[in-house]
Amino acid sequence: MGAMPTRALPAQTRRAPASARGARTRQALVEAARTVFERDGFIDARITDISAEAGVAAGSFYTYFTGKEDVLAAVLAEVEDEMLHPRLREFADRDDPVTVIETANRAYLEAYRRNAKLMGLMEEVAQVDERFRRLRRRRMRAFAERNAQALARLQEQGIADPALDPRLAAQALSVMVSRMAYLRYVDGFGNDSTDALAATLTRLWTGALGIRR
Amino acid sequence: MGAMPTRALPAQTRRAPASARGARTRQALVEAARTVFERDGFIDARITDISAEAGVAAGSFYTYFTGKEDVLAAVLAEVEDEMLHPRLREFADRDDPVTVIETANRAYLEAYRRNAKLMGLMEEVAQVDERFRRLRRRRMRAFAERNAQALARLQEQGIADPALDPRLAAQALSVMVSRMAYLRYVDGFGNDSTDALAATLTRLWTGALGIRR
Amino acid sequence: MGAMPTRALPAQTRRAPASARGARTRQALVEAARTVFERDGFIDARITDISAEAGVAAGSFYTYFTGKEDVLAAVLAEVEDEMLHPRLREFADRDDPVTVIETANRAYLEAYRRNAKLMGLMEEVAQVDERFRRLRRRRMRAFAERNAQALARLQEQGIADPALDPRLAAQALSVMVSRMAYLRYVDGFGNDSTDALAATLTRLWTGALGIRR
Amino acid sequence: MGAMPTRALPAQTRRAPASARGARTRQALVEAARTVFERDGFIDARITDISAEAGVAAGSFYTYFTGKEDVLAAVLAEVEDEMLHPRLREFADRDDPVTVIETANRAYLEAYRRNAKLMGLMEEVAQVDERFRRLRRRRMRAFAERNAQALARLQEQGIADPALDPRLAAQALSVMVSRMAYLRYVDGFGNDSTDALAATLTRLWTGALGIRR
DNA sequence: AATGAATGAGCATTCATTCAT
DNA sequence: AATGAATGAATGCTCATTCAT
Repeated sequence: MGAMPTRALPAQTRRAPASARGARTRQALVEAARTVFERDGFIDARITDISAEAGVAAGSFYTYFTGKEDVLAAVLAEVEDEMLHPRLREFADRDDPVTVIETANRAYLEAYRRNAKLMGLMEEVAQVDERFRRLRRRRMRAFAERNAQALARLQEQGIADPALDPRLAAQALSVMVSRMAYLRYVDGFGNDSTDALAATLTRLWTGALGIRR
Repeated sequence: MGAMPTRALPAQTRRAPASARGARTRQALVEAARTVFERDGFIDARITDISAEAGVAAGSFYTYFTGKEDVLAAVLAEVEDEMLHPRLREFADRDDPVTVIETANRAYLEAYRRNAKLMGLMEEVAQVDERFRRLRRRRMRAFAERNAQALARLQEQGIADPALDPRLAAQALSVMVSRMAYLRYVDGFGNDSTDALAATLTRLWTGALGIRR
Repeated sequence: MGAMPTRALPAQTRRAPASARGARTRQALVEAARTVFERDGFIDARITDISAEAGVAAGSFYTYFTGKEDVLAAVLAEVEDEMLHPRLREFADRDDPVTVIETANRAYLEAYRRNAKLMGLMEEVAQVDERFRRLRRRRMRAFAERNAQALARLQEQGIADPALDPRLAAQALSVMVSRMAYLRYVDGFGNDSTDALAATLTRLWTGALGIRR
Repeated sequence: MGAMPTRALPAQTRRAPASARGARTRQALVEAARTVFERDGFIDARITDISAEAGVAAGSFYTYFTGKEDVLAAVLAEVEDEMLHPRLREFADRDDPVTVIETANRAYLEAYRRNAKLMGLMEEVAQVDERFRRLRRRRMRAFAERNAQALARLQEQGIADPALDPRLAAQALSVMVSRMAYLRYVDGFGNDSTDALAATLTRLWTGALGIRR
């Protein structure tokens, strides 16, 4: 399966640093930006705070980035592999579908929890910037299509409810998991354990798909 | 069913207008605020735009409201009944659970679609203001508890999967519907018809709950 | 003859103040702007200096003007009547054309000298801002046309050289006077007296037009 | 007639390049500067644009020049012969003064037209930098003195109006031509042909000087 | 109650110039 | 000689909020 092929944001950006020193400065800025974003959120983060946190002059920021959105894109690019949607792995006929689903859901919840700050940041910025909204849509579409294929396969095998629209069903169930993760780990809603969440969500998935246990 | 029990936001607010003229001005401001919020979003809306839209002087705004959040609370209070979560009505033993669920989901999707601007506003503002985030949590909890009770009853009757945590399951399924509605009607994701959405979501609900058809 | 009909600059501007207090503040800003512009020139003038000179808060500037160009337009509007190009008054057949020309030239030189700072400002800003360049062209055209008519009349009367293109000739002679005034009073070129300048320029005009003395 | 006696600007400048490579880089910068100045004007031209246009690193600029004024001086030095004022050539008693004047005016207008960008640059920069203002004054003085001598000679010969102050008259008439050229070719005022301009200006010159045709 | 003028904090961004490699 | 990264000063403009009429 490997890493998700999400391309970089089509963000206008500066050219890559030509020297090692430049690469170091750029990196320092990306790390500082992550710190500041996680601490203050996207809207309240000031460019000067990022520069200060990175220990460079205010103007140096613009040597590498065109603005806040641009660094954010760089920050997100760095953690792209962890920014998952719940995704079923390919499974062979002999695999137990319930286990596959459970594994995917649990992995997703745990990744979300680990990167909660960043995931919240994504939601915040998607609310505010069309470019990131587009990115979110693109990612979701990619995941939904993948899961739709897995679901279609289960239907062909007579394992899943054939009456379901595989695309819509896959999307809805993905969204259920990701939104629950958001509410639990970002919004602070409820205090259920990741285990409890994973168990319930998996049971809902399998039931929803009509998979017999 | 009756009115939703969500109390008004504990927003600091000015006293109610004493005169009829004052009442009219206040009302004009609330309506203007809704117009401006729906047009520009919460963050980009400026108090002066609201005053201008209402046809009053800038300063008059503060006679009635303490700030942007305060008017927004007033706007939301006016349309409170339209701000729904998917909710199962009480149902008697003779009712068909599938029909009850389908009706609730369809009604919710349609209400969401009708009030898409406002629902998007809620999401935007929840992202930005803790007080509205709290409001959102409170509402969700109320709905989830209601639906949890309905679900528990279905379990008692042997209709729904007894292995499910009724509270978590109710929350997850509600969240699935409301997030799908947000993506479809606010974010512009996909182009599925409300019928298709309602059908798929209902099928997922019933399957997830283990209700036999 | 009366005031020149030069319309206001098509500059985007704020609405006029509604109260007497507002009118006073606006006026203070216009006067402060003139002071600052004459002292520092257009490019080096800072909005905050103008606000400070007027004794108002920085932000108040924007209650009345949209920017530096906008105040400058207001400053220039106030002194519009003094901002002349050399212009022949209407004259009857019995008037001595030489005297008419001499009077116009002298008046122009004196007005230019009096408003030298402002005239220099005009040249500076025309160099920098297309809107003012347009204004300068428009004014010049208006003056040239007027003088061209006077010249054509002299030609009809057999007083002026009939071989001259009245429009081009009028423009060239006007330009000669105004540029000499600029060099003398703004640029500091030479140290000839206004009398000497007026005498020479008039002699050149009359000779150029072929008027017999 | 020979080269114009205007010395180079007393601009502070770096030493001449020692190596052939250095000479090439310097030359590339001068040419790039001319390109950028003609394209963007003096004020809007950025040093980094000049370096980029020359294909060298930003810092290399300072190996050869101290700043923008300094390169500009180098650019102007390269085209010094083209930066003319209207100037009468020496003429013998047998020459027709009208022809001499006409030739000078036409040559000037054509040179101005050819170098309009550069002439406009000179005006722009004179508005902004005292050093170039001084240069402009010095040139004008040199030309006016030359023409004053020619005029005085015509007066001695009984050809030109003896009542004119030769210096002021020469200056005024030169200024008339050069300003008309500026307005026509830089500012875009009017659309008269160079022929028409030359004809009118010459007629005005000869009339102004009282030369019989 | 309404008016509308005044306040003033707050921050992004550019670009000439330097200087270590 | 050339490179190119780092510096950092400098200022325009918005808009929520107050308060004198």
